[in-house]
Amino acid sequence: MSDLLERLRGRGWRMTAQRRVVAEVLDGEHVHLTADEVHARAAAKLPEISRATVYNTLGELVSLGEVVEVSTDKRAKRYDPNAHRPHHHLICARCGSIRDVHPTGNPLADLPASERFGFTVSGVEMTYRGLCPDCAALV
Amino acid sequence: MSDLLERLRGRGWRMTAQRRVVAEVLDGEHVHLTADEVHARAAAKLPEISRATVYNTLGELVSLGEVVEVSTDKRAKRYDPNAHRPHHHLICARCGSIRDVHPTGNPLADLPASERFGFTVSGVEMTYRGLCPDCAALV
DNA sequence: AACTTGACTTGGACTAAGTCCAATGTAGGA
DNA sequence: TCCTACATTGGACTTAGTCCAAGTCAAGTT
Ligand SMILES: [Mn+2]
Ligand SMILES: [Mn+2]
Ligand SMILES: [Zn+2]
Ligand SMILES: [Zn+2]
Repeated sequence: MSDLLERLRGRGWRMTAQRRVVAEVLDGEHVHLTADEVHARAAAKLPEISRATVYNTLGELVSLGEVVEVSTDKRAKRYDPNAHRPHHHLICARCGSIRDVHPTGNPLADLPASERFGFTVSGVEMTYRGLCPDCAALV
Repeated sequence: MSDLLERLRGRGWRMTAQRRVVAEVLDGEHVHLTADEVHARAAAKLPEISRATVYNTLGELVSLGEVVEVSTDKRAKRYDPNAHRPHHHLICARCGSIRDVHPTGNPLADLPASERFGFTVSGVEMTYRGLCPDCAALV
């Protein structure tokens, strides 16, 4: 069972059928669903769940730090439950499939002071682009 | 005068008043305007220019490789005329201001084969996050 | 300079993604 | 069991962007 649900209960989150199915849908590795996909999968288990509730719940999970929003392409945001381990993404330019990746090195150290323009730099996101094995085979 | 216009003319781009003002608006360093901002600035010079033409023109400039789309936050795409020199971005989390940055190092080399999942990796985008000097001073 | 024509522009309708809200329902404590 | 603060809902609304048929015009030809 998802330990996401355990953590949420421990934080005093009021448990409802809707929140439970959303949390269940967001379980697993390499999961990067759009809000609409989350809604479709949640509705398969709880047909009357509304779009508004899915958006509300995703927003709360993001505020709680349990889920991170990923803006991979220019379309819908994706919701990533793998927030407990920081990581970056590798995206297929053709089919859009996404993998979690963990590059070596420290990219923050690669930004010299002369390139910081006085900013206080706190983080960096890396998005690798390429073709997945299936899509590369089609070419 | 913008050498963007020179390059476009050299490529046989039919020159119209609309395309000229869009190209003029997109001149400069650290420029990352939304389509609406481009439209507003273009309309200041050519009041009758339509939103559709701004979108069409931006799309063509992107296809030609003269402008790159940047999806910094989850809101509107931004259009970056600094395409001739590859670079990454540093974004203020509070006010959204964006600077072009050139980190040292080779991030592609930092993704080991075991983290490539069989993908053919062709590029990487890095987005640094932080607070600009003005916003940091407010805290 | 006028002609021609395919490329460009336009306004408005349309779509996708997301937000907002007043009315209704309910989880969980008393 | 009762209460009520919090959660859910449907639908209206907003923002960003796409699409299209009809009108316009840049630039090559005569
Ligand atoms: Mn991820
Ligand atoms: Mn830039
Ligand atoms: Zn693919
Ligand atoms: Zn700022």
